[in-house]
Amino acid sequence: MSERKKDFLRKIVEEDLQKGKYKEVVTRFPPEPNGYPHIGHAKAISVDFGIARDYGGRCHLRMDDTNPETEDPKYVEAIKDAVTWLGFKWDGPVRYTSDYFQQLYDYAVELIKMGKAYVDSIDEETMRELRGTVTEPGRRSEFAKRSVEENLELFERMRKGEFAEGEHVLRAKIDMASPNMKMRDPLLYRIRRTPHYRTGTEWAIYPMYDFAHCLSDYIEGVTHSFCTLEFENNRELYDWILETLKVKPPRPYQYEFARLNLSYTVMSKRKLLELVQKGVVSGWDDPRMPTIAGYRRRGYTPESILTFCEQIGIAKANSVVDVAQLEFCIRDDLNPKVPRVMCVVEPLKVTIENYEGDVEWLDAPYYPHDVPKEGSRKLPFGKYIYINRKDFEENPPKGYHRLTPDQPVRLRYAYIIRCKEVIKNDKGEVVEIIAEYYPNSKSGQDTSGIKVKSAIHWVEANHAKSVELRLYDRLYRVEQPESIDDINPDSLKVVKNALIEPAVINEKPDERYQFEREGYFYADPVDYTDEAPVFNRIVTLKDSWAKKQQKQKPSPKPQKEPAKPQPKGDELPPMDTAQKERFEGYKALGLREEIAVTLARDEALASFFEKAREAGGSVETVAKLVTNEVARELKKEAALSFGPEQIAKLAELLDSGAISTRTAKEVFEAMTQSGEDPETIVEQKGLRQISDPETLRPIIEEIIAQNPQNVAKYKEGNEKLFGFFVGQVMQKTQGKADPKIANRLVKELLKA
RNA sequence: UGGGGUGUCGCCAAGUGGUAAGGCAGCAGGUUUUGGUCCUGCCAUUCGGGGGUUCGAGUCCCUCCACCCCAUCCA
Repeated sequence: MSERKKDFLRKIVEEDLQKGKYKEVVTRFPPEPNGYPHIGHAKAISVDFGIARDYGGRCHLRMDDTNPETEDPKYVEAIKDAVTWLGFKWDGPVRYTSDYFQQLYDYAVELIKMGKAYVDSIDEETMRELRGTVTEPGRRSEFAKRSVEENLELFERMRKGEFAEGEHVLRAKIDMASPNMKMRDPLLYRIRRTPHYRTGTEWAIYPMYDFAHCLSDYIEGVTHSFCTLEFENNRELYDWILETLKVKPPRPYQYEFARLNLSYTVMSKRKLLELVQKGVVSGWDDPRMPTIAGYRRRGYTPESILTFCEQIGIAKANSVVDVAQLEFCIRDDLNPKVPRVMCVVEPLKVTIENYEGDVEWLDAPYYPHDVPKEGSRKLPFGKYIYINRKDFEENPPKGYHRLTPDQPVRLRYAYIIRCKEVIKNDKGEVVEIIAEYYPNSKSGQDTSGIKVKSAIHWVEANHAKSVELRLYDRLYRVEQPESIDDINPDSLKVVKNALIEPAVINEKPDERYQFEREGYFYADPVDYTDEAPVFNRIVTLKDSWAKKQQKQKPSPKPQKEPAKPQPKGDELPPMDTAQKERFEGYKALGLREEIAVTLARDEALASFFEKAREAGGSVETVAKLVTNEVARELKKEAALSFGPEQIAKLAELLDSGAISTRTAKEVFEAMTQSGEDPETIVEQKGLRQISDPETLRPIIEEIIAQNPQNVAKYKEGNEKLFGFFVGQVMQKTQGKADPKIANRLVKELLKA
């Protein structure tokens, strides 16, 4: 397990393991085989498989195939491929919810026998009406009154296929008025006459997600069932089913985390499907698609996607991760791994006038000085070469480091050249450069003494191979694309005749390369042939020059909207008469307004306060304890383990100066746990306040002696450190130091 | 609107009453035969807003605001 800060799911797992709730952690990745997995699934895979791996547990791969209308074996293959490609191994065989249909059916029968499920026979529309809305309760269908026997018989006949689709459904009998819509007698089974891709026509009924999922988890011995946020409402049902069936423990629990969203990307199955169907992309594995197959074909490595998933973390806030983070991960992964070669994307011919004789073969390493890998190739150099069109400028902008009529440049691994003449066509476009090279400037043995601003890449004309380049860019032009209108029209540029050095084709040292100064490229696994090589651009290199150029131009930066003024929030809804009466009473008692309001508005709080007040302690202290501490406990569902008298006693302890406010919180905490009297807790734990400066002084001196840097920083004016020192004193005294005295002393001693 | 969630830097994200982690992006310098990499430095007096409790609050209390999810016989 790495040192990385643990996410909240791992904390839960760790705690459960520690408490002995489970002997071993079992998770599952449960996709429905109705579409191609995308990078959002990669995150889920990384969570499900990663957590199991980190805690020595197992992760199952389960096809959640309860809807015969949308599922297909080709998707199960795609899912298996994706998991395997990412480097994970599922425990045991691939599992299928459809394997549990019989067990699930038996559970349903059990529910019916318990009177907790019934066959409903109303039509869909009526059912919707009866369900009510989020604000209005629903009403139970008249069929809910059916006897257990009738339900059993009907359900059996449903299974046998004696009814048409929609004629009957099986529903749980829970609560039609539940504020959670998922609990309003949810469907458990529906009739479907479509053959299932695995069970064929064996079943005429199919379980719904909520019924099948929790039980499948249970059947498999899953301990932690991780899913995305939109299932939070379903958790209550998940628990209800397992609890109602009284399954033998241990049983699984569901936890939710936020799904992945990426900027400049769509993730929904529907929108992805639309891209494919409308031919916006070439298929599910189009390198611009956020599918695993797409990234894979683009040339992304599994490692890069996994580190990405680790980097973005696991939390519960809906968020959109910047696609730049993913791009960083692939660059970072490839940089130390892949060979550098030269490829000219937009060739511009250069004739080196003073170069005589045949082609010369130079030695060129495949890896730069900072990559500790061995390997090199022979690189032809001759009179005729090509450079990239963008590496020559007749009228260069300021800061341009490449070839110009007055600026020489180094040809990487070769010689320095100088421009002698620019040849143009009738349209005025540069078509060729006549140059001159310096024979004594050969790379590695340069004695010319010429200083150049940069080195550019090039290829020798007669040995270069023509290749096809597919330059991919973001599929969408807006950060949060909505529709197909947001497509980036330049997401793919095909360059038919780029020129590449021969070793890449002849030697094939790798399948991924860095084309120097151009980007990372991948030999397309589908279309590449020796006769017609095709490379996909995985990602560009970072380009600080281009960035600088762009900033020169007046970029119409989208103005950030000015912070919307928030209502002051100091106006509360009006109090009713009872509240008002209490409020006035409390104010008369001398309580400050804010506290009086809080107390007055909450009846439970108010009655607790009044009882405590009668039992003792100063009104003010009691009121503060009740508003700030008791309020928290009252919010919890569990009954209070302490009464008003104890709060009164706590207040007295505080009033008399026997304990500090900090200690009071600790005592209160102990009271909520044990329900003991505050005095008992104070005595048992020895929590009486230390107010004697002479007891505190040596402690503070020690702290000061132990933290010379912080003392220095404090003296330099870092006032925040003051809190640090007081904190140390409080910690060393287990919170018993009188903070006011500690403060005074710290200030005093720090000055010395 | 009833219920369930979430708000910490431009984007992610730690943080559980005691000096606001880290990554990406950005900025500035250095190294460099890739305008890449690498290195160094900078980048939240403040945690959605307002109050309160406390010696001390991103963390506790009250309250307001914003956003997401739930009314498929989908998962």
